Amino acid sequence: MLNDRQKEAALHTEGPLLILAGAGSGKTRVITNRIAYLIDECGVNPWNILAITFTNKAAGEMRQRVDDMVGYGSDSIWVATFHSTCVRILRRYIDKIGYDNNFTIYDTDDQKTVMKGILKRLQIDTKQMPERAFMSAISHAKEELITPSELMKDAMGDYGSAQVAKVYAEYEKELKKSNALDFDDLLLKTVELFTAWPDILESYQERFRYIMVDEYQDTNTVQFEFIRLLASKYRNICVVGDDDQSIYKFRGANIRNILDFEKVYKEARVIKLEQNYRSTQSILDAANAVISNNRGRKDKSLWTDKGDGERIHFRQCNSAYEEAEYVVDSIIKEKREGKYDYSEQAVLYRTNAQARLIEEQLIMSGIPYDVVGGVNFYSRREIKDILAYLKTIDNARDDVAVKRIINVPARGIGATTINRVQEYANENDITFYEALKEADKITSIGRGTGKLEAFVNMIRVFRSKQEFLSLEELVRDVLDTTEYIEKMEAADKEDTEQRKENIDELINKVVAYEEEQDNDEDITLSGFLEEVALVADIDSVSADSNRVLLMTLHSAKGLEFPHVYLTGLEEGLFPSYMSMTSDDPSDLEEERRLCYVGITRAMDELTVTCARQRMVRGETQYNAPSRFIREIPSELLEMSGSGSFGRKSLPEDDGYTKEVFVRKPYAGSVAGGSYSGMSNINSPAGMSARPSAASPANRNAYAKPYIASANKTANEVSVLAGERQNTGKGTGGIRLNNGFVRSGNKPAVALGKDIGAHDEPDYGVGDTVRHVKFGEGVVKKIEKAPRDYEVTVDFKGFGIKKMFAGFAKLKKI
DNA sequence: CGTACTAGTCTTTTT
DNA sequence: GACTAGTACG
Repeated sequence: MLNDRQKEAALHTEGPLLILAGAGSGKTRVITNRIAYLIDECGVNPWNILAITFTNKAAGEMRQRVDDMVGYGSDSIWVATFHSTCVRILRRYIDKIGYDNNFTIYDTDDQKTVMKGILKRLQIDTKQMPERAFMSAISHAKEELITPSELMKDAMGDYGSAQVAKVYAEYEKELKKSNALDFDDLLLKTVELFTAWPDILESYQERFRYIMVDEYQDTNTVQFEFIRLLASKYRNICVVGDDDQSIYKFRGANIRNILDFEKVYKEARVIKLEQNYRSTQSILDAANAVISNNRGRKDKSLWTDKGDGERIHFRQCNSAYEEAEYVVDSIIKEKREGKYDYSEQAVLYRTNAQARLIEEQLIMSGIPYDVVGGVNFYSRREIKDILAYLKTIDNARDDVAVKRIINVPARGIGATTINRVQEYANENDITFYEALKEADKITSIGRGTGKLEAFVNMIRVFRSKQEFLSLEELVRDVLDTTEYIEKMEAADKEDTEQRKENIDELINKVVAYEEEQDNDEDITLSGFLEEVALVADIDSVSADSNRVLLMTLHSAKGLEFPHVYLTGLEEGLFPSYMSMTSDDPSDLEEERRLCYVGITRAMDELTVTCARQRMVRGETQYNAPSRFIREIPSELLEMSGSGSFGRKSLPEDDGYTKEVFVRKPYAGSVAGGSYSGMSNINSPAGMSARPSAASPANRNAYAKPYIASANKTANEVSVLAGERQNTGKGTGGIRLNNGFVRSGNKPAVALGKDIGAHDEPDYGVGDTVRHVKFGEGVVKKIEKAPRDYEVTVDFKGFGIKKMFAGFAKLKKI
């Protein structure tokens, strides 16, 4: 059943329509109903409908629901992601703009390889400007439909920008030679194709008379343009989105696409869906309160008739380790009490790295879980190797693939030989593989020729076998012929087993792909490679196993769970340090939207946690609770009592969790002033960063989370929380530091690593030691901590400090 | 030519 | 802390 607003949206079929769909407002229901209505009531041919999403998962779900509802003819509706839609179009027509139709798709790694080669060739110093800077500049140019020559013009002689433009041009040339497209190209080349060949565009305009775009707030300029072109004839475009959930700016998403929709499509109808069917009122109130701190948004406010529900649980833990314990204990408790099953609980975090501690805790407790994302399956070495074979078989112009495997497994073709071949290829303006075929003509190689010929021959054989082998057989044949696994075993690395499992998994995926296709002609090597290139982490998540899900907030968009744990809500982590120090205040607003997304994933219960201390990239950070927590009205929050989950109670009463909220609220401006409210919070970070460290250029210096430098190399800057106590003037620091500092170290059990990673200190209780910063002091106590020793020292003039021996580098005198 | 080690970097988020 | 790219060695 649809509510009035939803109905209105579903029934508006002609002309542009913007559906502003708040989180959990049933937008998928609206879209599917709309499609059903178009087909069943308006007599629209399913063939004329296009529905675009961002992930395969979303596309799959939409397809499923449309199938359920429409029945006959639903499979001729085109439901796909932006990228796969473009690939399908390009596979058919890209030859019109000078590529082969069997082009390869380059992922980020491949791009990087190409980029490296170019920078080396152009002798650009990557210390000045690293390759990723070029890559992101080029990517953004492509997103904005800017060509290399336009970029050069825009540079107006500026050296750096001109350099980028030059590299961009080279990069384009290189990809074209390799008959490869990167992710951005998929969109860009389609738009180019449409622009260059109006008749092709028109055929698609005729086909897609009714267009729907989901998550419209995440579209970037090329995507906008792609849709605009397709829709410009019939103007039956329906976009669904929520400006408050725009979280992909870093990838070029332009929130103006949704905010200005009515300006571009003047006759557009706008419908707001504000009734939420997912969450309790408390959760919505919290979400509304947080997001209301953003400017530049379409005003809306979610409501529900579901009732208030429980308050939001909040817990400030002493360390990230305890945070993980707390969350996992709660998961166990919920399960034990029969409240929520594992699959009904999800742990969300800002950065992938945060998953590790939670994971370890789950392992120790024997709880089934899945981590979404992290290191992509397809970017593992053995997988990339095998895929490179397949790519080479499929498109030997793919230089990156050919070069990847020419000597993997090792067959005695070294760097010198490869360079010679490349030089030959450059001189004759042919691809690397073509040069290999002419190995006998490359005079400089000498004895290596035979090996190169053998390689080319091997590829040829694979290619001819491909005619009569299934994909699975082909992969197995590649493995057998190259003795890939045997050579890997011979090298006897500790991770051989894992890699073998990964290879098996790849074969499973090949088989699954073959089974997926309706008829055998659809099974192609390019098809498989393409599918592999366009998967997102979230795509493989299935709901049917009873496991706790761990994922980033970004991955969580579009999902819902009865109990959501929002972890790591700390200044410097979430909002991220980058966004806090950015010159552009909208970066912080994006973080806030991300927080909004996180809160609105929860259906019934929401637990929000933060830690006073955590390890980030080998450094111990002391972060204040996130401003986002303070933006939630305190009456919606429930502080959980300390140690309420039994076995690990805190060494000291956690009374100041509450203090966070009796302090004056966050008083600063988002735009970059100080936020003095912060400094009252009970954490060393809140006690303000060292004024001396505040460079005048950085007006946000006070906003920086204090990072205790545990960096082993820069040991003159010291290390510990102890240092913090002295520069701060509040009362919190000492307490925080008072004995219950637990580092983010992994528990040895979980990873099977040796506990005694650090040597025992060469000093003992009573000895006098020297610290780089505090000078001389007397050792009072030495305690064993996970993987280190915690040493208590009484320094002259600085008082008693606790520190980790491994970091503090105390010298006995 | 292949390897073992070291130094440096890092992503915050991903189709 | 973890990973990777680069270099020194055999």
